[in-house]
Amino acid sequence: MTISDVSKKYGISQDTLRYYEKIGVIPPVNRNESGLRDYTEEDCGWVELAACMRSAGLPLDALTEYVRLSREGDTTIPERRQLLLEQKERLMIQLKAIQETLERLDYKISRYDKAMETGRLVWD
Amino acid sequence: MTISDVSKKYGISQDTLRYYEKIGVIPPVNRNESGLRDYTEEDCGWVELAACMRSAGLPLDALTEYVRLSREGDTTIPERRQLLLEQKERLMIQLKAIQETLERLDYKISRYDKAMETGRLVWD
DNA sequence: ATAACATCTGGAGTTCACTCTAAGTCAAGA
DNA sequence: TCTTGACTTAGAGTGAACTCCAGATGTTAT
Repeated sequence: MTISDVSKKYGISQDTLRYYEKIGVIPPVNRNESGLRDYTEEDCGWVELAACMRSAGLPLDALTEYVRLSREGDTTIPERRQLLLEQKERLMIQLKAIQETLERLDYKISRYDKAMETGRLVWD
Repeated sequence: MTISDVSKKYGISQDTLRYYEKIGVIPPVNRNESGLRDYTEEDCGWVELAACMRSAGLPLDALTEYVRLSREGDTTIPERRQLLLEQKERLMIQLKAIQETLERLDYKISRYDKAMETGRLVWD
């Protein structure tokens, strides 16, 4: 797969794909005879993982570290597990913040719905 | 309340409080005779709102716009309602991304738990 | 009165995550 | 063969959200 294909498939710009590879968010991508990137299934798997994790807001350095450890072999399994646990913790906190804010937005919106009828908003 | 008190109460640095006021994320704060900020209950309410919305990841310009509209009076009620609806949409999308990523992390962690026993990880 | 500390402003600096640019290489079609 | 278009690199630029700094002013304790 060319970089253009992968870019379209995962909705990540070509610049960003090259950037992710450069800083190690994904491992080095397979190249064809003339040095152009030719993404294997495995390369795509890493891109897909990065896309998923980034969509949830995981920082690039956590992903870079995970890839670095993965490439070091089975001895880093405990470290990788720990890294995933820490990121899970962070996401659970973020999830809670979003849920609370959504409840608050719903409440405010319901008051705005009422205000749309009366033309005035009480104790904002 | 002094800026130091508000900073501690909401876990926002003094620099950030001044920055939020400068760019309009919160309305101008009450001052004492010598020009120092003296946050009223209402000022604190705006700080608390900003803290909540920022914790969920709302962008500063959305908050600034909301404050600007609020200060313009009841004629902006429909616009403010629309702004809140848009931000709610964004948060629901983000919520979904986080939930999906959490499920994926749980799955990966469970495989790492198994790998901790055997010392090796199968199809990562 | 003086020292020590808090707050003020304007503006510069930092971090993160891209995003763009320039200059070069390569492959395919007219 | 020439041109067009996709790809390459290194490195500069951008936008968001802070964060820090310098120099001035204000407040509190001894």
